[in-house]
Amino acid sequence: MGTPSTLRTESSACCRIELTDTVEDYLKAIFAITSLGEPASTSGVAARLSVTPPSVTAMLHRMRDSGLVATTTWGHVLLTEHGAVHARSVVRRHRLLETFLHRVLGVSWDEVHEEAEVLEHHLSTRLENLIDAALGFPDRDPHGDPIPSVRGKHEEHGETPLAQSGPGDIFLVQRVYDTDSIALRHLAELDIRPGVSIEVERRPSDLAPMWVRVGGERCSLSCAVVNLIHGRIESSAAAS
Amino acid sequence: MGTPSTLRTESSACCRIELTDTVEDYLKAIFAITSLGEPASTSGVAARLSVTPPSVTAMLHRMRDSGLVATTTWGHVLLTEHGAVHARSVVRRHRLLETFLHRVLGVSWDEVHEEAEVLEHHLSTRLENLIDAALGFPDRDPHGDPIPSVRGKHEEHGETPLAQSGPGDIFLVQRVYDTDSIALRHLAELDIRPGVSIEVERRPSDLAPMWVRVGGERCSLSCAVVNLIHGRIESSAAAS
DNA sequence: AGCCGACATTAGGGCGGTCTAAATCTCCGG
DNA sequence: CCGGAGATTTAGACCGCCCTAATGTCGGCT
Repeated sequence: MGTPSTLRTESSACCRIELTDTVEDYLKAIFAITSLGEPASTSGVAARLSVTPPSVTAMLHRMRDSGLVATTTWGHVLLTEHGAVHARSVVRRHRLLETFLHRVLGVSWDEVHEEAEVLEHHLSTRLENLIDAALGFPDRDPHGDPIPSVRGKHEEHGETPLAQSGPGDIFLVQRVYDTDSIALRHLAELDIRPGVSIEVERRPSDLAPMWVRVGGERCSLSCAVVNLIHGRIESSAAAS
Repeated sequence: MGTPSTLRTESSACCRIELTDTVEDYLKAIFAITSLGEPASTSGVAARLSVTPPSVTAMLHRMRDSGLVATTTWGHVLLTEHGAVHARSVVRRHRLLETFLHRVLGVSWDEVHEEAEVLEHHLSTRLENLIDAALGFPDRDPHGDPIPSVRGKHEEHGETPLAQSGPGDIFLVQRVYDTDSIALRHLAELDIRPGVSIEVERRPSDLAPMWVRVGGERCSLSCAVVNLIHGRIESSAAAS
């Protein structure tokens, strides 16, 4: 911490700010929020990082001064290209680590995230590349999240949510958001993970859960869980 | 970093101080210095950590207040049992990581140290155990340094230095201190590593290097390099 | 015995990051 | 058009860790 890891080779040396763990966390948070299109608000970043808004304001100031972030409307920011490059780098390290820990050490699906969360800040470029190669240059992590390539374009959200499918649809799971560890453990027990197909029986409503069939088993999915699941509708039964 | 990694399970909860990365570094430094018998001096710790003596004084104060360290003579400290437990834990994580990175990822001998140096502070107990098991519970790292067990006694220095051997001796290398990355790379090229035997031709003097044979090749070793090599004299030729 | 050099400590300041409390700004609805 | 709710920012403080400069303390040497 104090000393920033000198093992990472940063191409652009033009920034005054240290790329501390904290800055990387802010970068990642803003990346996640803005990847849905909207600029990030102070309070949004604060909530995601569990800090108070004044802390965010102060940090955003420094990040703006060093060109990582640009303010748009009042209290809202977007990543600059420079900031986005670094943000993608953090996300790449995070997802490579998740894949590595899962495949090599057998860390379970729902535990992998919190481990990667702390290691991502301390992975040297050397280890990053070694891990990438050892895994055969994967393009998705265990949750199906796309792993940004070291250089080049990156598409964060391409899948359609499970909630958009209707009864009779065959839905191919491609991605399960790892924001909720408990839900993830639940889904692991149900064998719902990227690559499996599920058959929709009933859409979720405000009152009732969604019902699906997966691997012959019939099960219900709470709304919170359904929203984590994204993928592609393989065959649609609904003609309406 | 700010937030200390909550993933590590600390048995003794009786300490007021946070076990930050920095504290772990101090612990490790004091452990290394005092493992040779002598208490650690302020300036000694300062030199090892590349920090100024006043910083060490301040930190030692806090560490003493939280029972990690006890002051003996003027400006000298020893680890308490409590502190030693934590120190061994850090060393254990460091050496497990070195072994893991070397064996699994193929990180070279001389590079493994600096990688472990930063990761050691962020390895959860869960990953520590997983790595330990994946490696088959090793008891030495790639340099031959003993890996402290999770509980139980630990002997840090048992080997005799190469410098103590005389002409004609067959010396079994058991350990090569990893304090000097350049020397380590040099030794790797010479195929001198734990497990290999070398034959001593001439002792080092103030002026001349040591001469040894290893794998049929005859080579010279500078004094700085010789001091890193420790092991056991297999057969002694010197009757004097 | 006394002095001097080496070492340790105090004093005081800085930076990164966090917080609370108070002030300010924006935007929307009446 | 103005006021109030809600979000943002400023103000001020704290902690961890580092630094430099000045001061204290020890032991050895003359």
